[in-house]
Order: sequence, then structure tokens, then C-alpha cells
Amino acid sequence: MLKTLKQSAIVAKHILSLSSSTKSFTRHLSIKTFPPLQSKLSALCSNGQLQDALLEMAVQGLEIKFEGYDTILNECVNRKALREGQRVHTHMIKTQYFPPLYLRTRLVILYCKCDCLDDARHVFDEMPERNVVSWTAMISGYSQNGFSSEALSLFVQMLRSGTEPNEFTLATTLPCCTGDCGLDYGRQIHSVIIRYNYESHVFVGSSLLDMYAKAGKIHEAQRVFDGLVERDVVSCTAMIAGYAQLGFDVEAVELFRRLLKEGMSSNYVTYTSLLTALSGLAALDQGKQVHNHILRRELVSYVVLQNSMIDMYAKCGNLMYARRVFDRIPERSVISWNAMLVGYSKHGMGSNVIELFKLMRAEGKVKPDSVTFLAVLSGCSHGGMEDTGLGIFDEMVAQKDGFMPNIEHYGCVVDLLGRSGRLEQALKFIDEMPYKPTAAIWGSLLGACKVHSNIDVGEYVGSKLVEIEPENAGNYVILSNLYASAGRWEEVRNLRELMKEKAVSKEPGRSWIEIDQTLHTFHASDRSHPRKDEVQMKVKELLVRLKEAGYEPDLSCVLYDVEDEQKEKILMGHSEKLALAFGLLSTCEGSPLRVIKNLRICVDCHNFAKFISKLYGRQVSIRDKNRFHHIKGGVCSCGDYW
DNA sequence: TTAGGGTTAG
Repeated sequence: MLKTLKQSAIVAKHILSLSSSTKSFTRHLSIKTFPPLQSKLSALCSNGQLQDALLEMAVQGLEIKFEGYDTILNECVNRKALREGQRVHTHMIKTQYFPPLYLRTRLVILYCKCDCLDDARHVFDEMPERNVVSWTAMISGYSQNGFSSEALSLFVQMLRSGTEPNEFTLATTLPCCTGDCGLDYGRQIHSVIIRYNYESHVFVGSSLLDMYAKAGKIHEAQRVFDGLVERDVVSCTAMIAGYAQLGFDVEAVELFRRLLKEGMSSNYVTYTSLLTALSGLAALDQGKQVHNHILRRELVSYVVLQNSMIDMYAKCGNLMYARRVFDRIPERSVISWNAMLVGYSKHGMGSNVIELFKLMRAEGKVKPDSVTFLAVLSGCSHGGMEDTGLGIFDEMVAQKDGFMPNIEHYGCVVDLLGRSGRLEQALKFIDEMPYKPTAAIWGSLLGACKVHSNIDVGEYVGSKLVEIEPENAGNYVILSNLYASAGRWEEVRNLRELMKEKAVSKEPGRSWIEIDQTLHTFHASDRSHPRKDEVQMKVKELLVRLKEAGYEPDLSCVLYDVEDEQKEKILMGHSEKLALAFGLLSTCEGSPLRVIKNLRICVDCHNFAKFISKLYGRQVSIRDKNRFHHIKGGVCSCGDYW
């Protein structure tokens, strides 16, 4: 009797220990099926023998129930084993097993992970009951596959059903708030977040600040970031990336430095965002330093990071380094190719663009995409290879690479035709293309009219532009330049009146130059730089010397209605001239000058830089909003077309 | 069981 009792106690203890190890699912346990089958299945699964595990399930038939399905479905999810998962699902149906909520949710997760959203949704719709996890799993499936509106509408349905969202749901749903109404949806979710007190949760907070940053609301992003009770790599990276994406490059770099000092950990994503900011600044010395950090930390094998480095070096003007990074990537993605192609294109190196594009086609490992063709077409345009570009467009239309041109590619063709002076043909092309012309397309044609001094087409195009984009000052400037160059001052005056009427404002011009790892920024007519007086003197000195050599300030670049003397003063205050003067003051004779400008360079500054390169024997490179100008001996790589 | 940040182009 005593012996039997003792035995029962041992059995009971065994069951209890099993219960605690399998958490809350103990009610399904039976000594008959568990533990031998369970441990056998687990062993098979962990050995990767999913097939054998399935066979074992089939042999055991209905005896398996929860534990068996759970074990094998778990393994299917971990390995994204769709076929095996489907067989388990079929097995459930065949044996008329009625899965509980937990297993149904596992099926939803499995199908979502394997990109079978319809199957996931089917299981989800058939669920007799749902909890926050099943809702979140389905929302996450949509969210991660880019089906934002489905995810958002499911989120709304979830709230209506009375299920409260948790931190997982909120962090998953926020990334769906993109596009036109993204900010509105985002703000509504923000209010839900506040209601449930998740604003300072690190995952929810990073998602929230990212949403604001992507909507261009940097201050709101910053407010969320400042309110986080705990910060980690992701939230910090999100903030740095937010700054970088919106062009707050200095803030991005400063935040990175500050956080580094505070001991924040960083990973390859952090460096990617940091490189974006350094690319914007064209801070070559700092970029090289970051490259060294990446090498030392052995992060260099991330393709994303290598792509960022190609872009950084190209935007800093060093194509040789960019190419070296490109050549060392073992598995290039389409973005690696594009970054390199865009690099050559912006530097006006048309033949390099074509050569690399041929290599890409010949290798055939990576398919060109929309950006590839934009880079190739604009590369032909910047490099003065109009007919080659037009030929490639024809190949696109003929579907040589299985890729149809979109409106932006049509825009490139307008650019190519305009550049080669075929303005009437460009007008006809716009008229016949299958898209409605955008302001950018008219804008590029207007630029072409200015370069080729074609008033007739220019007037027509200008009127179209002012109609679509009355607030864009750049359009008035080009049109006014066009009238001025034809001596039609009456029209220039009318245009100026029109500008005043529409209260057009221009983004303030800004240029900078990197000297010994420090960026020196100048604004138009800047009086804030510590060496402003020296700079001013230098510009005056340059003006005298350049005039002796034949330079004549192009007063038509000034739109204000003032005396010519005043116009010359305004021109001499242009930020790129200040940066060039400062460069001459701070570097030794013969060394190259590298200036960055936030807007497109004006004709007068371009001419000014050409004279400097010739008279002072300097290679001058200027990166403007559109492209690089490499000026040597008074000749610019853009061929005076930009 | 479910979650957040990143690269080219414009």
C-alpha cells in the first residue's frame, strides 16, 4: 500500500514538473502521449528532420493533438517552412482537429512570414475568437509586406471589436502611416498611444518618432525622442536617420557624436544613416574617418553599408574611392550598381555610365530597375551623350530589359532633346507622351530654352510653368534671364511684378567648403563667418583681377530692380563666391578647391569659378543641387549646360 | 505567440 502511494506521488511529481515546463498548456497533457512522443518530435524538429516529424505525427494520428502540432508548427515558423506548415494545416483539417486560438495564431504567423497573406487572412477570418496577439500578427503581416491600408483598416476593426492594442500592435501599425494621409493617421494613432500610456515605451516611441520624421515633422520627432525613458540603438538611429533624411545633416552628425560620448552602442544601420548625413555635407575627411571605424568594427561586409559608402564618396567628389568600394563588393545589389551609376552621372562622366551599365547587363546577376535607367539617361544627358541616351530610351520602350519607362524616364528624354537643342521636337514629345507633363519636365525644357536662347518656346513653356507652379521662384529666374539675354526688359519688369504679386520666396542660398575636417558655411552676403572681413577683401581683390582677365559680371542673374552697381554688389555676395574666396585664403597654392552649394549655381558664379581655375591654376569642383562641376583651366565638365 | 531604425533616384 505504502509502495503504491509512493509510486503515485512520483507520477504526480512527474506530471507537475512537466506542467511547469510546458507553461499553461498542461490541460492537454496525457501520460499516454506525453512525454515520449513530445520529446521524439522535439528531437526530430531540432535536427531539422521536419519530414520525419511529420511522418511521426501521421503515425500517431489523433493522439498528437496540441503538443505535437505546437512543436512542429513552432519549428515551421522558425524556419519559414511553408510546405511542412501547410501539411500540418491539412492534417488538422483531415483529422477534423479543431485548433485552439493559440495554434490558429501560429498558422497566421507562419503564413504571414512566408508571404502567403491570403492564406493567413483566411485562417484569421475563420477564427471563432481572437486576442490581441492574433490581431497584431495579422496586422504585422500586412505591414511588413507593404500593405499599409489593409493593416490600418484591420487596426481600426480591432479597436471597434473592443480589443485593446498593446505595445506590439502600436509599434507595428505606425510604420503604415506613410503617404498622403500618413500624418493624419499617425496623429490619430498617437492619441491612442497617449490614451494607453505607451508614448515613452522605447519600441513604440522609435516607431512614433520615425513616423513624424518620415512625414517631415522633425520637431515632433525630436519631442518624442526627448520623452523616451529609455533609449537604445534603434531609437537613436531612428532619430539620426530622421535628421539625415530631412537634410538636417549637421544635427545628425552632432547627435551621433553626442550619443557616442554617452556610450550609446551603434550598429551598421547607425553608420548607414551617419553616412547619409556626411554625403549631404560632402564632408570627405569625416567620411573617410567613418570608413575606418567601419573597417575596425568589422561591419564592412554589410552591402547596405557599402552602398552608402559608394554614395558618400561619390557625393564628396571622390569617384576613385567610390569605385574601389564598388569593386570590392562580392554580392552587389541593384542599389550598389545604381549608387555607382548615379555617381558617374552626377559628375558628367557619360562614357563611364554607359560602360558600367553594359557590364551590369553582361553580368546579368542583377536586373536594372527604374533608378538604374534614370541614372543612365541622366548620365547621358549630363555627359553630353544625347543620342546614346535616346537610343537607350528606345530600347526601354522595346522592352529590352523587361522594364517600361515611367514619367521620370520620359522627363529624362525631354532633358536629352532639350540639351541637344531639339526644342520643337521636345515639345512634340511632351505632347505625345502617355503622361501629363509635370512641373519638373517643363522646368527642364525651360532651362534648355535659356541655354539655346529660344524665346518663342521659352515663353510658352514659362507660361505653362508659372501656371502649375506659381510659387517656385526658380522658374521666374530662368524666364527672366531668358528675357534679359534677349534685351526684352519690359517683360523682365512684368515678371518681377508678377513675382511680387505671388509673393514668391526663394530658399536662401548657402555654400560650404571643408578645410581640415571643418565645414565653413557661407550664406549670401554673409557677415557671420569669423574671418568675414578677410573674405570680403579677397572677393574684392578677385573681382579686380578677374575683370582684368576679361570677366564681366552677368547682371541679368540679379532679379532685384536696383542700380547696376548694387547688382554687382549682390552678385559678389553670392555664397559660392565667398566660399571660393575663403578656400583660396585657407589652402596652399595649387591645391584643389571643393565647394558645395545647396541650390543650382548661377551663370555668373559658374563663370567666376572658371576664371579662378584659370588664373590661379586651381582645380575647382562645385557640387550644386543638380550635379558636379569640375572646372580646370577655365573649362567646366558640364560644358556650360546644367 | 505579436514589435521599432537603414542604402540608390526625385
